Amino acid sequence: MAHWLFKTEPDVFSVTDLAQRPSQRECWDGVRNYQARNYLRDRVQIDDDVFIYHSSCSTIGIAGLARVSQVGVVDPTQFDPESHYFDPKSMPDNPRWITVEVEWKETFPDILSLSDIKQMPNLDELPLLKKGHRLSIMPVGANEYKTLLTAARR
DNA sequence: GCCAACGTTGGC
DNA sequence: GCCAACGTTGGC
Repeated sequence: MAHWLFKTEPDVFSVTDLAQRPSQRECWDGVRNYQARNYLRDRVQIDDDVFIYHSSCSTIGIAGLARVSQVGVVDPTQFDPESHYFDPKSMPDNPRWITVEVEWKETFPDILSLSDIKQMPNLDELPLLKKGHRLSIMPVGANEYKTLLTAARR
């Protein structure tokens, strides 16, 4: 089973929003980067763990945990002309943007902040900390996952 | 708001 | 395929 980190702007959609969905599930829509899409389409599997990371906000960092509840989901916003994520070049018979659905598992007592993460040892492999890395969907290694989860639950 | 570090677009 | 111009991300 693999582990992931998904970024979201909490002003738009937060881990609290996910927990408050009726089924505590939500389609992870709006990803419009091909490398991130390829992860979502080809690599992310059901029951994988997902750190929910809050970006572009007052407290930046890992806010919660989810699990992948469905894969191969066609992002509906690509066909919605009213949506910010509308993609006129994507054809319904060959959708360009495939994503997954996630289910809330846990909201951490405190956000594990980016500044804290940067001070933790043994996280050199975390893409999040690599210079110039902007992907909103990234893999997290098993060891890094364990380290981060332990720190987040404290 | 700034700006580095990307990714995308489109003319050639 | 090249690459300049432009757009986006995201921490600060």
